[in-house]
Amino acid sequence: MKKVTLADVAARSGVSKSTVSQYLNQRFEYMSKTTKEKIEKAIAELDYQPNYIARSLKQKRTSMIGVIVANIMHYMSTEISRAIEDYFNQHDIHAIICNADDDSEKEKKYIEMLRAKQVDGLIIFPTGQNAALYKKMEQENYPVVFMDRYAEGIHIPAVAVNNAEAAYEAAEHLIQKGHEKISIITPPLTISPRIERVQGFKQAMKDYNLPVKKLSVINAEISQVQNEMKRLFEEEPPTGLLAGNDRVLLETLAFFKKESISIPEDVSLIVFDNIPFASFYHPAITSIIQPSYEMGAFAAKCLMKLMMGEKLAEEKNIFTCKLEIRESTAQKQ
Amino acid sequence: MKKVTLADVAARSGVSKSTVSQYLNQRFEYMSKTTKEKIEKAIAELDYQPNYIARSLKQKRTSMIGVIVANIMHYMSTEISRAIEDYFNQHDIHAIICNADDDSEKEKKYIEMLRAKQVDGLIIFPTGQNAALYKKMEQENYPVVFMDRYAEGIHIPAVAVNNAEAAYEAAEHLIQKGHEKISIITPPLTISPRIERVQGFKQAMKDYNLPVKKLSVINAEISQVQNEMKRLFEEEPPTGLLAGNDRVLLETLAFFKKESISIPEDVSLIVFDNIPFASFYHPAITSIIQPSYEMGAFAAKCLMKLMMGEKLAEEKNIFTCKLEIRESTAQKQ
DNA sequence: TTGTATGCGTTATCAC
DNA sequence: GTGATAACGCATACAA
Repeated sequence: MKKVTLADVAARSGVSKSTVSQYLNQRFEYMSKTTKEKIEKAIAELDYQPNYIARSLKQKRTSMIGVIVANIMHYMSTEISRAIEDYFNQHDIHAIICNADDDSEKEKKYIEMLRAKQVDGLIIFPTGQNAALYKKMEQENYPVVFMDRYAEGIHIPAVAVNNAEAAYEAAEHLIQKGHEKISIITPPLTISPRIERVQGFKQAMKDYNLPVKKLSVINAEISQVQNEMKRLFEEEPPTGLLAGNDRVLLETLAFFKKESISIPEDVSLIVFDNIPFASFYHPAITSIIQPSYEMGAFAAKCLMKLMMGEKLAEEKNIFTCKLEIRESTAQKQ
Repeated sequence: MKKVTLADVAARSGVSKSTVSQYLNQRFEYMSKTTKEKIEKAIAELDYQPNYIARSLKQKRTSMIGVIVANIMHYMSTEISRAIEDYFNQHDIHAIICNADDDSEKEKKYIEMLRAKQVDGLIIFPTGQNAALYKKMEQENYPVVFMDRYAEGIHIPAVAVNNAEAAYEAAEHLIQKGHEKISIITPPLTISPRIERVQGFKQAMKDYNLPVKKLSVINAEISQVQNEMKRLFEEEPPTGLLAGNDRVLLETLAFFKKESISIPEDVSLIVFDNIPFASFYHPAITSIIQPSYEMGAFAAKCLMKLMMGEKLAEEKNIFTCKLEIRESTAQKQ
């Protein structure tokens, strides 16, 4: 049960610790065949496993990076995380995923914990609420990449999408189908993508001379979405709806089911984010698709460069969304 | 940019390293108020952050555990992982989630990597293909809990569900609705839950004197599911269908959509696993619901006990599934 | 080609 | 109450 260490291997094979260490680090060049074999034999017999913790302490690298996801319940987060993991796996680097649960306190806790664990870099979906911490990392030149969102005044490289344009395009699509009463529903406007989406929506309405009423833009906690929708459909029933993300969509569908509202007969529906079942749904749901996997892979590559001490060319890296028109948006009757 | 260490704090506050260490470990009992304050001041001024790697090396504990998920694409995996994370978070232990992608080589690599990183314990959804490794951990008395599956001949505590009974109940439900031509579709029978589900299904058919034909049990890779379904519906169209898990369900729904097969008019459908959109789908899909969160929490608690050196009472801990009847199963016309 | 000595940043043991 | 000093398991500069 006692752990076998490099010293044990050295003793067993009759060489010094340094030689064994050389062996472990694949530096066989200046090592006699016989010593190499002796070491191999000892390792096999003892079933020796190197202790990465000790190595990390010495090398000042852990070969671990941290990913702090805003909310793991979003499908997009999962996709991005997978891309990041895939990339770093290829480089024998472990990605530790943490879920901040949209809570800036948790975010702070995780940033501090991961740094205490000496991770070599961080990819963060920032809540935006921890400016001082972000600033500190920026000043220390610690490798960080922001994902999906920016934080004002912080010069940390970010990967995001063209939210405003995408929302504009979605609204335009509804307008061109003859809809005039359109609403957008998002969670509270605490982070940049949501703000940009609402902006894009408003701009489209304005450009097409449609009024943006009070109930045209609804921002509510997920738990309140159904209540807000109830009010919306009682007071100003829209014929077109933009769901600001996947969780809003679930609430919307639940609400529609309860109230027997049909898509697209009663309402045309578009959702932000790619959701696995959107294309199988009855009807298939028109979606604004973000290139999540590519974004994750790109962010990973950026972080890797930072960790190698390189500078990045761009501070903001914007990917383009695609409006995938399916069956949930139809010509207004 | 240079890292500030405990030694720096000691120098700055004019006390010894040991005293600072005491402070960090909250052992103020035998410490004068003034030294305490001096240390506090120095830590604040230097913005000192302890290095957990160094601490771990000394303490031989990392306060990290590993979770090796069979396939993160299953919604159930996500739920279980969350439960595990939640539990360990409360104990200031970090859970590192790894995705074995149903690949025993990856599983092996992750087990070895996590142990090299000195994690204090492991929760594994075993592929079953690494018997030697499992055996070794068992013999070393290393804290491990299996999730969702067993491995024959390995005496490692496991948390799972009553798959056979649940499948039996599901089949029975269809039979009682008048269905006689029923099929079950699962991925290849490489792991215990799938085998048990098929067994339960066959048993129900037998008990009700219904024939189990060749096409009644289909086992296929996810990518082949649609092809196999095509054959099934051409040769022996069933009126009742059991989808073995969430990914099979997605393929099924895609196939149905393509072939304009309606649920429940043409086929009654039941799916294993709880899937977020199942209840919103048109029609809402009858599901065999596993208590994922409870299972994850329970496994976490078991692992914690093992890590504290306690013995576990039970080797197999079986949770009970619940058949939630919704709109996708109807009386046969 | 191999060995010795030292240090990474902590904690633990024991003096004082 | 506080401070030397020795570990923890490994890597590395330098000797031999």
